[in-house]
Amino acid sequence: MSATPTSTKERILDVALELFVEQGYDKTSLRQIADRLGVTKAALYYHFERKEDIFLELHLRMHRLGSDVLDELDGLGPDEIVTAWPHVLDGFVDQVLANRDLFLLHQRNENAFKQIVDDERHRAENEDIEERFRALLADAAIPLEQRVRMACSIGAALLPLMGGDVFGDVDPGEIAGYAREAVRGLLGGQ
Amino acid sequence: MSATPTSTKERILDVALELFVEQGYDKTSLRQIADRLGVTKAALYYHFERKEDIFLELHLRMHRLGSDVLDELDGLGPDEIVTAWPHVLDGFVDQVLANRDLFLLHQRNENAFKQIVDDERHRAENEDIEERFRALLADAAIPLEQRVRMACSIGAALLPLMGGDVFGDVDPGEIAGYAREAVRGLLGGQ
DNA sequence: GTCTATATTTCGATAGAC
DNA sequence: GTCTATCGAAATATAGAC
Repeated sequence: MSATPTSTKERILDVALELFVEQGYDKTSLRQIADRLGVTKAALYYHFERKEDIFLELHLRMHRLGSDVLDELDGLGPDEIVTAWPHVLDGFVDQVLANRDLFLLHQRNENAFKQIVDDERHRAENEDIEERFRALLADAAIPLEQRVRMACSIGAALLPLMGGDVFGDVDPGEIAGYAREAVRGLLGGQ
Repeated sequence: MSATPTSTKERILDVALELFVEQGYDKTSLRQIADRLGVTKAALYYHFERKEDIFLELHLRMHRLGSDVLDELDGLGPDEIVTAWPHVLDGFVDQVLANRDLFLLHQRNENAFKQIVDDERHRAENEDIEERFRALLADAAIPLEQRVRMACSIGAALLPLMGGDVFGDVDPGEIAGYAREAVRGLLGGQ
């Protein structure tokens, strides 16, 4: 096992993710990131033009996760979406489990993300996942009751997995199992 | 109907709440608050010693709401808590509906709140609601499955009501109605 | 209670040597 | 690719007049 030769750029992103989750994007200075990494502030500017770009790069990681989930629903009709939803949610739980820090980053920095998404560069190239989610929940072809249930199921799946050690020292996988059951109860009971 | 003679302190809090929800606590400067209110920055310092204190005061408003909910469970045994939970959740939905801006404030500024809660003054006097919630979900006397369901139900109730106009131009009360049903499905199906 | 003016600090970002 | 040094902007907070 050779030491993983992670690129500096990657290491910056990892440290930034840590700090953004701990303290928030706004309260984290480039100096803190550089210090924890053992370099100087100026070095960061060789890899990223702006502080915002570090944040944006992390956002794109999450963006890719969300796209995978939503692609499953591409081209489906209203009824088929409702039918496929439980399976989609199950995949969603998997992704939250496997990428908890990324989801924490988003949950704890909602405002910072909102401002980045409303920005020039980003909006131009790729439409945002939140936008696609919105479109899904705004689709009048699906009965409102079903759409609200879909939204509820996301919240139900997300909250218990985001709390850290709220339930004491329990295996996250066990929590996820119970959460899946709960979500099935929510979606199953017509 | 006479114009409500709201005190300046109260008006500062209202304007601050607006801006903190729109832009986030960190990205909102005292200058912006003062401008929207039609006074100068220095005037704010007559009413609040620090910027943080404005935020703290808004946090306490929410704190009181949460305490009302949790007080219902005071002194109950594990089984009784589980039994009472659906009713608690129903009251919770009512409060979210009636105080959406306060809940939005918290949702969009999680990091800022975390730092304030970890602070001297605040921790000393009154234990935080989040702490009481944590204690509830960590209570080993309640089966883990039930506790996860409780957490899920909070997420399920919260998410659809926080999205703004995600569902199009629909009455929030109608959304809340469907959300209550969904939560019942989640909690009812053993 | 609100103002003008200013002190103080911190941060993002750049220039240029190595 | 990383460093030292510094600029310029913006923010919190204070002092003191009215």
